[in-house]
Amino acid sequence: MSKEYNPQQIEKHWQQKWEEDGLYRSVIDTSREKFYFMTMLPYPSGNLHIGHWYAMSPSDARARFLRMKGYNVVFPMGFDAFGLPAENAAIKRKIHPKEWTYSNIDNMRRQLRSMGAMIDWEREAISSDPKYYKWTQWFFVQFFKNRLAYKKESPVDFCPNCNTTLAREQVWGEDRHCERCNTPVIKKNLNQWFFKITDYAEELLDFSAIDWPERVMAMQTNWIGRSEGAHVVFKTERGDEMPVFTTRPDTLWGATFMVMAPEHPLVDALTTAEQRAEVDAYVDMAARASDIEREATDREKTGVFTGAYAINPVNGDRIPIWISDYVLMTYGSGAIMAVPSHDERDFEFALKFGLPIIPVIDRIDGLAKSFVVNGSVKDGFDKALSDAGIAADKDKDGNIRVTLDTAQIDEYVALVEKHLQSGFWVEIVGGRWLFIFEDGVVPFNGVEADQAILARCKSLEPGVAENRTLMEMLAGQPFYQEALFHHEYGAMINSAKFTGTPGDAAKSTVTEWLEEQGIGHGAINYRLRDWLISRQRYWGAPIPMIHCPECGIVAVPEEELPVLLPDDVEFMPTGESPLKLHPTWRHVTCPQCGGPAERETDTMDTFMCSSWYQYRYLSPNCDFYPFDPEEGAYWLPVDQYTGGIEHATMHLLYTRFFTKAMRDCGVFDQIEPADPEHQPASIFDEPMTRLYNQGIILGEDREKMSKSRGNVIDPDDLVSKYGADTVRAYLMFAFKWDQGGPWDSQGIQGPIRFLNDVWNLVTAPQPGDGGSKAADNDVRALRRKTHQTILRVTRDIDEFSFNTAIAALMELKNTMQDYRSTPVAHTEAWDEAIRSLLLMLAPFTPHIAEELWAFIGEEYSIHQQAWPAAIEELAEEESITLIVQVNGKVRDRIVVPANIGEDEAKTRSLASENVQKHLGGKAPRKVIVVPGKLVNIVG
RNA sequence: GGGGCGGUGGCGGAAUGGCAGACGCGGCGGACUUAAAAUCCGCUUCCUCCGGGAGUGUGGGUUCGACUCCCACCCGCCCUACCA
Repeated sequence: MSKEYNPQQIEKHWQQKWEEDGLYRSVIDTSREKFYFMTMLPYPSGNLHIGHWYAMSPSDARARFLRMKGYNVVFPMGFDAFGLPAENAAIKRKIHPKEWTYSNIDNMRRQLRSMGAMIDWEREAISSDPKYYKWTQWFFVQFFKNRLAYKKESPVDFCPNCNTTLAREQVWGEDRHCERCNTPVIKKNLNQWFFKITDYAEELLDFSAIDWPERVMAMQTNWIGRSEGAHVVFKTERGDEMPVFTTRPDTLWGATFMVMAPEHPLVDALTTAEQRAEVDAYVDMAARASDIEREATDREKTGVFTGAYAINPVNGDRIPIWISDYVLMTYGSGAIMAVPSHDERDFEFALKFGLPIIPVIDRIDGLAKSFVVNGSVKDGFDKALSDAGIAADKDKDGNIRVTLDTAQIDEYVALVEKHLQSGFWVEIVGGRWLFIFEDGVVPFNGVEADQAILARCKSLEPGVAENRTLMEMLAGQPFYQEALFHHEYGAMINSAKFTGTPGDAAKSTVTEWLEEQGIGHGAINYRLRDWLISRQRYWGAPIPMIHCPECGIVAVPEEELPVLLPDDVEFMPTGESPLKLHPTWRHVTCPQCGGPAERETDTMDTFMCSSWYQYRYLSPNCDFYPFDPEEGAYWLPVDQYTGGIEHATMHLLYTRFFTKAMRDCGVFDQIEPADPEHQPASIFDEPMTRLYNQGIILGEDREKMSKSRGNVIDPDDLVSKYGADTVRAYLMFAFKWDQGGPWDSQGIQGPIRFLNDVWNLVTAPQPGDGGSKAADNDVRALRRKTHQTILRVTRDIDEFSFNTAIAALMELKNTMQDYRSTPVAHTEAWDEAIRSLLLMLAPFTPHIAEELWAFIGEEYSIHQQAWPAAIEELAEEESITLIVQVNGKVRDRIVVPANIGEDEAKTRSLASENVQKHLGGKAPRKVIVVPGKLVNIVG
């Protein structure tokens, strides 16, 4: 062995040896408890970047730790090998996607090996292998047979320049442009394959069987977007049914118009001849507009009246039907009842287009306002107000601005009536809606009142002649701003017999009544859409379906799977799928009638491949089933999954759905749970029991790493410079794992020095005097530190706190360096410390640990040793520094035996000179003793 | 707008309600060296009249005692967004 620590040399050596010995081969062993540890598989882009290292090396450390703790751990790896970049490489550089992908995989395997992870390569799965995608296709067929896969026309992202549809992940940036040519994408209706993930919306909201981060569960919950409300059927005057979904059935009496999405199928039929030109122009405009234009929330509302009317089923009101792009065809029924008084978007729309806005829900805050125009009341009004205790002030023009409490309204009305000048009116808005005229008080309580009151106001005040609704008139007064609109759950008002229904009962009361009347029923709506599986792409798993002119859509028989991707294809610069252009591939005979038929040319979304890879890892060569049931019985489910948060609403949702769908298709029926006693019945409801998300490593400039910024850190460079162990140690030491942070090229010095120190500590001869006897105190102190460290490191790895675990090991090393030149270095305690240090280093820095383990003459391999056991008694402190506080401030520190009694601690603290000084001669009022920690004397 | 995460020295980060800043980087001083690197030793939150005082985004609260628990707010990052 050389004297210097040479990581390049020892790392290569041990990697080879481990591989030759099959050290990380994991096989079923029912005598041991299994642990399935999985980290998200990489896309074979060609290079392992620092983010992969950051994700994988701590996972590997924890997997190794569990292995040393006695678990039978499987830690597999694979490649998510289908996907667009391969195809782009083919178009740009004339390399076949297969060639590009597999040479990338070769390189990445080499890089993964350089990490020294405990990967069981015999379980490697590559999603673009026919032996893999045969089963991806098989799943598609199972889903099809179980009515979980269907084909329908749907609007998809489409690049008008490349003349092809784009997958969601191909649409880039804020402005939603095409990844390849930068053209903004548009929506286009195409016939596409979908999976019925929406059938599982409710079950996917239930996380009770899994221990996942709050954050991920929240994101999935929001993504699924469950809302409770009612399904209400409106009818057009012509008699068409126009169902709507609303979360606010209690506001039905305020529905003064309807709005349909421009793509709504009824638009054409409903549009009157008069409105035809305007409607057609608007529909065209909406179709051309990109999503980003349409969905910009801050954009002013646009819309067009169709000329048609619907009947509000609760009150028979005739209400106009409009179209506007703020209503989305993809959510609910694509049409809404608009309640402008209590929905912000409807409010904005109604104000702009002069549609009536009728309040039907009481304010919870009771806020009421009244703006009294200068000259509209007689002198003495302000005095009367202040006498009544009503808050009012005067603006610079002499107008009185009154803010009322609900309880004051009646009194206020009386005062106004008493003081009102002839030819004027005063209104109250918010808490109540009243217009006080000379001849009486008129409530603003419906569409008719709206127009009647407005007409009177116009006759009194020509300045409001332009206004189309009362609300428009009121909105012109800035003082009323926050009083006109609210969306709270207050009591119902202006709602016929339901007026007065309290807010907490309104929704359910109305819903029940709707059911009785047969015009609606309670309903739950989800934001989640079915999963679009189709990709008009070559480099993916072909969808195993056949279109027969006689039989319709027919699945490829299972025994004919896989449907192989043809190799001899030509890639068009437009990106159009080569499968469509292949001379022979798509022509087949129908498996049902034997007549001529055509293959589906769409391939599958790559998220499909990655939804079930945890099952394929179990037996990547299994040819009779997606996975060997025997392996499944032992290893499933995945006990720990690690990866990035960016997959929260995509991959992590898809794979949960997939497992549930597999269960319902009976895929797991073959499996006899290995241990029915200990495996819960729900093991096949969820794919991964526990999830942990690591953070992101930023560049040194604190920005996201990217080639264009030039701030990318290349792990290959680091490994050749410092060795894999150092890189692993640094990545685990420098950040909280779930937080991530900026790379610091100086910071890696810490782990470099640490590993060098460890190396020297073990290999260099101890300079200490072996002749004289070590002091018992020192020996006990070293053992104490050793066992304290074992306790800390064990707990820290358990909690994914890798940074503090390594800090603890550094402390142990520091302590050992202090004892190195003392006689302690020649004791059993020293050897124990060395062995413990190496064993605890093994998960983090597996190569140097193995090398030094061999150096001290221990048995190969360190990775097959048991995790060191801490002896609690040895870890206990003998003496402590007792903190003595006076009124919470530290006034003294006394070294005392750790087991000091309360009384003794109290006595010794009070004896302190400094304590007495700060007590200033007074007797303490109270003394708090925290055993083993501190004494707080309250003066 | 909604949801989530976070805010502690120059930096990364530690702290079962009990000494704030473990461990490390960087910096400063010293040793070794012709010199530099490496290495080793010491110091390193701020203010200070050297007694102490202040300090974990801000303001309150609970407590003998709060980075930690409660309330209100400010700032940053991430996700999501006309979802009826």
